[in-house]
Amino acid sequence: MATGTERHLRADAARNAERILGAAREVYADLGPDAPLEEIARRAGVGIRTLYRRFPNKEELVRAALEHGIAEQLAPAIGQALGDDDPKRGLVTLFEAALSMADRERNILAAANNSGTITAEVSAPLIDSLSLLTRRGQEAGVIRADLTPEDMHRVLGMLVGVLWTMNPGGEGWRRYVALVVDGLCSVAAGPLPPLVPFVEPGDCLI
Amino acid sequence: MATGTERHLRADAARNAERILGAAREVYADLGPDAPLEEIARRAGVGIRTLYRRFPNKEELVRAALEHGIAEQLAPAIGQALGDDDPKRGLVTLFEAALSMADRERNILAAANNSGTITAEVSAPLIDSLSLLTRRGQEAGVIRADLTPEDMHRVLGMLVGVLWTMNPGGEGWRRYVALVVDGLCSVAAGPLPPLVPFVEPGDCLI
DNA sequence: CCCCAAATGGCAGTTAACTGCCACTTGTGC
DNA sequence: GCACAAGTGGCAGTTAACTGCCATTTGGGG
Repeated sequence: MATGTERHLRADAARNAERILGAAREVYADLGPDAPLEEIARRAGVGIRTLYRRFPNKEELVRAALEHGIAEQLAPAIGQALGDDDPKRGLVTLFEAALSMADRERNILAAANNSGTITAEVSAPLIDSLSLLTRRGQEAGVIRADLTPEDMHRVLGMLVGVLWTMNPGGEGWRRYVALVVDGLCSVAAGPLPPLVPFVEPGDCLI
Repeated sequence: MATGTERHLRADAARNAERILGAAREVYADLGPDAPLEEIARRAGVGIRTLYRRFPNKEELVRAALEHGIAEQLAPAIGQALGDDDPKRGLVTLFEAALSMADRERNILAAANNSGTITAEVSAPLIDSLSLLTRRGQEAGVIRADLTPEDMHRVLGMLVGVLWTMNPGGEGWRRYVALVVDGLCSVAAGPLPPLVPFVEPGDCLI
């Protein structure tokens, strides 16, 4: 939930939002990524109209559902990664935790239009830790100095995309985490082409 | 078009299929990724039913439309890449041509459910060249020996995914091509985790 | 050049993502 | 403990992706 954005949601409304998120995770796990929103509303015990009032569209619901159960799932890995005295190993830990989680929640991810992009936008703590680990790695000289948090953000999104080429529950993605991290650690390589910022929310399309 | 699959399409039917593909590219370019299929049928001068008879669903249409105009757009770059005596530079050329093309056709790509995955499946010549360049690079010792064509295929898909975090028409993706290629070239790095095969068409979901 | 299989397109129907409208209920601040 | 704003849910309507049915047209092999 982007609770920060909404001011004072009435208690019952907040409870309903919680229920909807729980139902969403349940329904997507049970019925796959094409599960109808009506079913989610039904299981949450609310009307479809309430679901739409709380979450403007499917993509936002999915984003919220991800953020909902996932932040906690990731918390231990974040702790472990930040506690590691080898920054590169910490980075790999964090990427792997994120990918593993994304694979477990792949139905929810697949339900959004643009799974790769969405994942990257989810979970500020994840992104923050990623940034911190990157800075540490750079100070230790094991990560390329020209990488920014935004780069890591995008790299995570790219890695999530590779999940769609694999069966669920496997660990094939580890290979690509390793491959990409080796790129991130190529401190001797020449300078990278320029960084351009993320697309702004209102931009793009048409 | 997966012309190889269909046996003897009647002349007029084949002509219509061509028209539909042309109309699709036009319509997606004009109206964005949410353009209705009916509009495509209209511009092609066929009934919606005919469109669906030729292409079982939106995703197949999109895949075909991509393959349609794109193979030629890529042909020159493929030639240049294969002709380059520096295999790494050839590889970068090819990736960049593919990404540049994907960015130009981003509306069509975005119209499919799973743009990252689909791109990787499109255009056998592209994948073949990628494989060839990889082998050459490996023989020259500049590309990691443990990479397979399937890996390159997935890497391409990952790179396409990064487009969704950028405004169209930019060249920000060059940065990530360079970054990933540096990973591909980390010949001194430790061995990668195991490769697992692509998901089979019938697999996954639910 | 004729006949039949192949191809077509209109229409009605289904499902899902939304939206607006509106009467009804229910927290909560005063 | 009341009044009013906040929240709710049903219903009807829209748009788009499909599917089945079927009467009609047409290409091309014999």
